[in-house]
Amino acid sequence: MSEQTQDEQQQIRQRREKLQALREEGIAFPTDFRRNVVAGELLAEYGEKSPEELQEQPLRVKMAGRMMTRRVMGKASFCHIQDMSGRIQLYVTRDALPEGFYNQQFKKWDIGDIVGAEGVLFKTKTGELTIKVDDIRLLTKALRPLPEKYHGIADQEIKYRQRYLDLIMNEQSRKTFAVRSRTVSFIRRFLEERQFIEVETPMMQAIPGGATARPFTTYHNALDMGLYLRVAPELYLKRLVVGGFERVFEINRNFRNEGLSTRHNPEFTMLEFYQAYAEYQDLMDLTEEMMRGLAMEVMGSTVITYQNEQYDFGKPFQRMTVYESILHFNPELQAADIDNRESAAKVAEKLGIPVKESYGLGKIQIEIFEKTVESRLLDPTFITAYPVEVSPLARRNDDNPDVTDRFEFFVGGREIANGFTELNDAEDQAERFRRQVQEKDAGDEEAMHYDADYIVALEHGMPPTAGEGIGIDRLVMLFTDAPSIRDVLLFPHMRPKNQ
RNA sequence: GGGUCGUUAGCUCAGCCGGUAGAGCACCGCACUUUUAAUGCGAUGGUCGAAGGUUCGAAUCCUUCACGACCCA
Repeated sequence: MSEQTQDEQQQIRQRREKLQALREEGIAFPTDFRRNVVAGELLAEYGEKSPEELQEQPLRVKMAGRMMTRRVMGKASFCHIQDMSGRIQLYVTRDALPEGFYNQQFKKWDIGDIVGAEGVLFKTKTGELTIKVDDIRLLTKALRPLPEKYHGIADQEIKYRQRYLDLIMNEQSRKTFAVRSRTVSFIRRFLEERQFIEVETPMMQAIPGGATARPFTTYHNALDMGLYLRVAPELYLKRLVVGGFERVFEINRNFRNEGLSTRHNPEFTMLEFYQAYAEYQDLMDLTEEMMRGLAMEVMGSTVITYQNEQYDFGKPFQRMTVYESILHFNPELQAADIDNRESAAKVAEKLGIPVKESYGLGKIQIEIFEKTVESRLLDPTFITAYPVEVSPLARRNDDNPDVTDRFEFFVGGREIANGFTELNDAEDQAERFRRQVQEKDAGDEEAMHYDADYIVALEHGMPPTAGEGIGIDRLVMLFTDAPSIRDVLLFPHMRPKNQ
């Protein structure tokens, strides 16, 4: 960014000279301008009015925004200014402004400058709602030119690295982040209406827990100790359930030390919520209701389109177990093929999955599931009965001790949510942690630590509870038809530019 | 980590078989009081992502690197 071509320097230099002139006149960065309306309101309220109606009841307005286009035709000009709600056209004429202002000030302004204007609404002969300006001021001089007006930003990198340019230039991008805001806001309201309270738990943790993932590490100088950035808030939220907060949620960032991809950013936003005196089936029902309400709220319909495929959140969501789904999507397999470790390992190897010595039947089944089923779960679907082996925090099923009372929720072949009846048996939990530590010792960097403090909490008694996590970024991708997670993160993590 | 494609003016892009850099828009100047990518005329603007190599000669061919996009693991 520090390096500039001569031409850019020339354009910037010209603008700096104009700014210098403004400084000398003492009008460089005024702050006293107040608007009384935004573009979107005017367009909504007066966009359909006839020219005569506007003429009969002239409306004076004060607006401010960034000058996005400009067409100078001698003694009259048109320009569009853009504010957070939209764009409106200004009609600026020499004779409506103080003597000399049009030529000596207005015509020297540039696209990208922030202006404040006052005038009367009218319609041009092409029918566009426009402000006939009789007072206009430059509020902020822009020193750098905007991207090309017609093509906009084609370079993805600039979109992500200089998001403000993307937001200035790209309506679609502004909409995406508005949808994101409405999504989070809806979820918050949805949970609050159901007596959940929002909490914040530590981002920096001495023992990272709640998910199998590689954590980031950092260091606390005063305490002289290493800390981890959290991979999940789960264990803290459940401590709160022990404490009597029977319905809690947190919407906040998690950090996982993994690669970058169209589906992964090292920091991402998760909703986690916990409800005492509930089981995982209750949360599946709640999730259906939430997804349906959310689709109506942000899309105005239960049918959404993602990457040219339609998904209907209106119909009851499908439900099947991991085991059933493997057989369903692999019709050539018999139950016996995935019933025991030996034959399941053969199936996995045939699929090109490297089977490690340490893998039990459950882990092998999940590998087969991820390889052959996940991407084909297009319509909203709950998959249930995850093996204990891959579910260290979930309650064991009463009828089948090899699986847990857990579900994941898929749409468009992507995992959106993960929930389960919580393991509130402190002794079983301690055993599961020990198993994770063994795997960590065997070289699995994603395996969990033994969290003795959490075990003590459970030993005080946690009511029967169900909990769930929903990936906000992936959810927003779905609702904004975004192919990459970077499209729904204002400032996605990017490799630093080599300079 | 592997593969494919990309990186040329502020922006969007051309540039063939290797012969020394182009367009549109933006910017600058002139004209223009209802335009919509305004229009007309004129001018300015380049270390062709970086570093090596081949060659009389490289934006173009080769190698390595950086960054990005997509696909795969």
